[in-house]
Amino acid sequence: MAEATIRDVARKAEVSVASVSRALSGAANVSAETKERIARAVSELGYIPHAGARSLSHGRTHAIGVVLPDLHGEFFSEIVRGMDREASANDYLLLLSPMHGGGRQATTALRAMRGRVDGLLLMAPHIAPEELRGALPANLPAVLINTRSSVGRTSIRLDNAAGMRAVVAHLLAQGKRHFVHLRGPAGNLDAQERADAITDALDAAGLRPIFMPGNFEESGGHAAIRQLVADGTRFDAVIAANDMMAIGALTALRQAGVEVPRTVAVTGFDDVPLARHLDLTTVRVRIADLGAEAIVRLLAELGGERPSEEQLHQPELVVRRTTEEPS
Amino acid sequence: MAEATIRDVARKAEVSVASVSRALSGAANVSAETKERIARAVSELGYIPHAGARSLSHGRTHAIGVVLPDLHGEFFSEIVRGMDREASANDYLLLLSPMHGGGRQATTALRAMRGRVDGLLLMAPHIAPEELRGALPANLPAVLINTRSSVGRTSIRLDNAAGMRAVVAHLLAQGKRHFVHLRGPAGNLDAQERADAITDALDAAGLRPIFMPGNFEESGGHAAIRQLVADGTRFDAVIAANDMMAIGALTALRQAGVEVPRTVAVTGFDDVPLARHLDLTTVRVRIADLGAEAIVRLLAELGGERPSEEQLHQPELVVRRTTEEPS
DNA sequence: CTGTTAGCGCATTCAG
DNA sequence: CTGAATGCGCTAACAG
Repeated sequence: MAEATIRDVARKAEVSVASVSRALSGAANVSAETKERIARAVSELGYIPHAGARSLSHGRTHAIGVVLPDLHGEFFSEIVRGMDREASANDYLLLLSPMHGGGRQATTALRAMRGRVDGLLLMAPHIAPEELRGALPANLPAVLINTRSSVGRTSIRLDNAAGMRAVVAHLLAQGKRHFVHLRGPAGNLDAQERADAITDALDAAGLRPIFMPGNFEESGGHAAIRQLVADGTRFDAVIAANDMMAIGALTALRQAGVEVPRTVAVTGFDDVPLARHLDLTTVRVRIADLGAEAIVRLLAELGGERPSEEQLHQPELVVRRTTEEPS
Repeated sequence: MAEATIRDVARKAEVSVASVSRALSGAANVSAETKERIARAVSELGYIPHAGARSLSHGRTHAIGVVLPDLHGEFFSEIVRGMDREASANDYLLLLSPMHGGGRQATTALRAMRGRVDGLLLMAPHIAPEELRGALPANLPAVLINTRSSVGRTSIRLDNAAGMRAVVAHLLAQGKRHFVHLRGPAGNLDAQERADAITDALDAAGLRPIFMPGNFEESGGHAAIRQLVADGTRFDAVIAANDMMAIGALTALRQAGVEVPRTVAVTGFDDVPLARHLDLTTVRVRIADLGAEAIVRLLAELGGERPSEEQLHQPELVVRRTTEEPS
């Protein structure tokens, strides 16, 4: 048999559907006895309201669409966890639509959300602003995360510059003067901002770093450092664009017999669990909080607030043994 | 202005809504010219079909509900990734509803899915079968993952016993004879099965392990081993119920100056990325594949197949340095 | 307090 | 090939 509908309940309780709807919506004006009869009918029929129909009529879905690019494990689960924490605390469900490709995929993913969600969370560090503007449904509140341009929407970005400034200041305080920066992949916004911040901060101290290309992966960091060592290049600090490259660098330095941090200090970015285990100095990004913040902003807009300007999420320097001798 | 509806498109193209619907549904019978006019109207209005309304009418949502308990990062992202891979390949969206609590929360989470999804993926290693049966909408196809009882639904389970049997056999082959097992949380199905399998496998060898309570967390493994060492208990192998506890155990052993694996061997379960870095012998669970398998089963049921019996997902022993000296 | 009715946006008969 | 009408399940006026 098909699932019971509100009409079945009404019939069984011998009242109108309107009364059932009211009774179930909680507080309206329904006599105690009617309420009682309805409750009994509901439980006898095992009635469960049809959320889809309710949305169509009510105009609200109580769901939030989340469109994410392919993220490596750590980041993905953390940000979704933060979003969920905040969303379910407010009785919202999360509709996930990871996009596996570039522009066209994003458009498809966004279109599929029409009529299913009240608002959108979009993370797209690699999509051009024009494409974004075209793909975003005009009437749908949306919060952008780490996106190149806010195209008039609320957006939350990681403050990469602040993080790297803290790293540079810390290393300078340790007496380091010859810097190497292991870059993230070309075209990646975070990577670009991190590199720029390092350049600026060192420039202020009258220094210039050596730049090595990288890819956010362990192997890239390892290869870069091995090459520098083989070339006999002199340096006393390695600032990697993320933790995984820093870890690769540590391995390469250890294999070369270089003392860390005395001869060469090493820093990462992200604070993945591995970083703590390896005692890597890094910049901690509270990813889950970032996700939660995005939900909070979105809910505020759903509640009627105006989209706010760009917001920066502050990371935090975590000093460990790859830059500072234990005392 | 509100979003354009199918009626706006019909008006602009000077045809009926039925024709628009047909034209958009792809292949039906529509003249080329009509199709052309509709296409133009659609793009001029920026019309996007309303998925919610379509679902209500069509009776299919093209979405799959995913109800998961609170999972630690690694596991969560991996299983969702696998599910997404398979789901989006078949044009299904994932509606996430993590449940943060026990029975009542699960019921709520499941009820919220009514009318929003075509099928359900439910992972609930800690919920009693009776509660489950009551909470699951009768007409909704569902695949259960690591659940205590299949209550007549398709279910996929991890073959914990096979994994632990492989661990025990390996350790016995290394000459180990005095076993400690760091258990998972009480009431957790996986934890129970792992403990039972160890007991059985050792029993066959005429041995009995020491059981220590645990919680699947690093701190628990650390505390347990520290206590054993403090008590002067003798043992030469630690089988942790998961990787994180094994990692805690490793730390405790190192702090106590115990040689691994010569004096004490250590094994985990899961093969989280950290395990590889720490060279931990463990049982690899291909979590993403497990999630993908669940989707495949569910899609088959949505396609009309009968629910299949219980299916076991095989994990795989990965031997590393915490049980075997490098040669 | 309660029942009737009209949509929400779309797919789908059934006639033309 | 096309249009008018009906209903998916529910909520929200509007009358009683």
